[in-house]
Amino acid sequence: MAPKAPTTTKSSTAKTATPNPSPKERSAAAKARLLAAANELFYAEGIQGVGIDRVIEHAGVAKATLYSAFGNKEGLIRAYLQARHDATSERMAKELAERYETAKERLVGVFEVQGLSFTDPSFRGCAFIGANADAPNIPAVEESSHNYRAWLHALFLDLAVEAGAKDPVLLAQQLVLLYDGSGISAWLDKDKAADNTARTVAAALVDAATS
Amino acid sequence: MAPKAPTTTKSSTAKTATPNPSPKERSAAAKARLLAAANELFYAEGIQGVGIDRVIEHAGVAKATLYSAFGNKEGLIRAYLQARHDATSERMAKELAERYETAKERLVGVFEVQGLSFTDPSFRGCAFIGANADAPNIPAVEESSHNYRAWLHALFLDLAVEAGAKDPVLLAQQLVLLYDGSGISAWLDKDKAADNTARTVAAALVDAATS
DNA sequence: TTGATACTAGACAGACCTGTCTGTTAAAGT
DNA sequence: ACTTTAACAGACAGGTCTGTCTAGTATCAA
Repeated sequence: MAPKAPTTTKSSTAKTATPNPSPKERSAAAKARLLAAANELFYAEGIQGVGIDRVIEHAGVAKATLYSAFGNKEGLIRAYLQARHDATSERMAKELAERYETAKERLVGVFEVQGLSFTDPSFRGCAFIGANADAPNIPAVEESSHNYRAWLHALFLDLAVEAGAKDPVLLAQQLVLLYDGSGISAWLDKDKAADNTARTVAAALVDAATS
Repeated sequence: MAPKAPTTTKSSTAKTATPNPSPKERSAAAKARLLAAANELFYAEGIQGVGIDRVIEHAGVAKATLYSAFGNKEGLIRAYLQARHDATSERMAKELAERYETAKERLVGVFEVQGLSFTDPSFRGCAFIGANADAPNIPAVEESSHNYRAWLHALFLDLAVEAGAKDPVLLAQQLVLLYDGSGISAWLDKDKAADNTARTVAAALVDAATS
């Protein structure tokens, strides 16, 4: 342990690169390691089932660093869920933009992008469903889930409007049902092809709504 | 407290009624109260978040009685999930038999029966999804969930075969997606009309598969 | 009357959890 | 050279959890 960093006494004042980390950079790195550890452990074993000690050990960080960076466990939970939300929405936007042209294609393509995560061996269902089940009544969980659900509905609703659906609200609700159901089957039934099932139904619904 | 049962010294040896509870009857009553308390608390607040002390206090029962009846907490969890499974499957069978005649009607009717629970103020989503999220890696949870999922799939598959669907396996998978999605939306989005959305889509899928 | 059974209340051990605090080390800025 | 910042390791307090154990009580059967 204690890798004894090479003592480069030369004060490297370069601002962009990090030959020698400044205090602010060290702090940011510790925060990122904590967030990565929380993501792995909370997602795999649940929020209540993972203690602070497990997180800091996995991150290789002192306990005081966690409390300095996030305040308390709820702060870490909030940051974990926020990072999940950001990663999911950014990946979805990126993949939809790269893969499809029209709103109609994207409405169906959402399920293909969703299915990309099903083959990940660490896949364990939607993190927000899990957080609501194992840590209800925690404000950070309720608020983050509310934001996530709003994003998911808006994703489908915006595309449904853009695609010219006759009843975009109804179409979006139907597709949300399929999206959640697909995630549940991929998780609990270990059905890695659940996205195909959902996509087929979604295509029929989109066609019927924009005929 | 201690309601001081009327001391009917007469040894009532009647076997069907219970004028004075025998030890076996007292034991069964305590077990039933424990199971009811576990059902309320585990379902409302999660399995990990509810301690043994809360359960015995809510049931009005001593701690030793719980450990004598269920062995340990996992035994209580197993009994709780088994009771949930039994209640759900029995209610579904009963309501489907009372309300509908043909397999086609019942395939769609499942969603109407599911929706009956959405208006219950204590509704908090599927108990097995919740248990898997907040207490993974517990054998009692894994086994009970496996049984429940098998029941759900068989429910739709048997009806799909009976209705003469062209691809009953596919139809059953599609309807399972809708069923799970409907429960998630009713829970997380507090959309008490999610069963209507699901039922409309289900009707279209059943029609298409049996045309 | 006596013995067996099954509940009651509650203390207890041992583990774990969150959050605070002390003291130390290493680097940046001045 | 000196101060400031922020990480480190780890002890600690106060609480909660599961599961065991001791004792006392009430009922039934013989």
